[in-house]
Amino acid sequence: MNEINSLEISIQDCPVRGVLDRIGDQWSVLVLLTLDGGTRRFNELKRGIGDVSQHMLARTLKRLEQDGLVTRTLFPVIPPRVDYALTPLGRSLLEALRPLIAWADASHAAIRAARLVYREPPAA
Amino acid sequence: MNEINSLEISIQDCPVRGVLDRIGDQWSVLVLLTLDGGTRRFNELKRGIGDVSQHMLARTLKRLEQDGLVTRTLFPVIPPRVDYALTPLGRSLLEALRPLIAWADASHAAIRAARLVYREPPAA
DNA sequence: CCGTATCCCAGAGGATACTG
DNA sequence: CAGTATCCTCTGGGATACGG
Repeated sequence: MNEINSLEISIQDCPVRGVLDRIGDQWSVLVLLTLDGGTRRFNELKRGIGDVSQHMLARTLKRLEQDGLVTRTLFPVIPPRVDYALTPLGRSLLEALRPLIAWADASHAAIRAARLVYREPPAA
Repeated sequence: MNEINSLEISIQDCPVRGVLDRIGDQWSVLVLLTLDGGTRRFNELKRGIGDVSQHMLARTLKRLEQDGLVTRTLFPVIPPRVDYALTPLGRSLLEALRPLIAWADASHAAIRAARLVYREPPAA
């Protein structure tokens, strides 16, 4: 593969793409952040995140579980109770995410400003 | 807003969502990584990334430019020549991304393993 | 060479209804 | 309470063709 940049990883097949596929969606990171506060039940997550549909929350949680980032604990009681929590792997991802979160917090104003400055070609 | 976790930022309106919207797509991070090697022309980026369509590369670059993360320099010559480079803001984002990249590099095997272990309910 | 326009498909994501 | 099923829309993304 060609040496197009100074990184050690190959850009063609690098695992970054797979990981971005996971955290790139709208909800995974929010779920991880919420679970950082400790174990949460399904509806606690839903209320905590606020504007996620149960549809997407369920799908997101299932994928995170499949990827070994969160655990799902089902209590066979009625009404059912399900607890979600971070695995060590999930926690480590969250830690790797923190600089990005900090950057977002610090730079969203700059991005907003850049968009305002940007002049689009005047649409007809 | 409710205190659902230990982070300082509010999860409801936090800038993380906007930033993930940008870097969550399939190409932005790859472009930033490639530009880490220095100024690149359009087709250099295309060849460097490999399997991106010009359609998406053009769209991705435009968004990155709008957001103030890369600069676009057009040389009014024939054939046209356009140089792309990271802005300081873009470079800072890339730096904030490195822990995540490192995590991806270190953990993709663990994720793959987790998927194999995961037992789906036997489909009918 | 550097794009844009168009057409097409797959998947994200919401709304609603239903079930154990 | 904790989901699944269904239907819908919108956007990411590829392929191809065309324009400056």
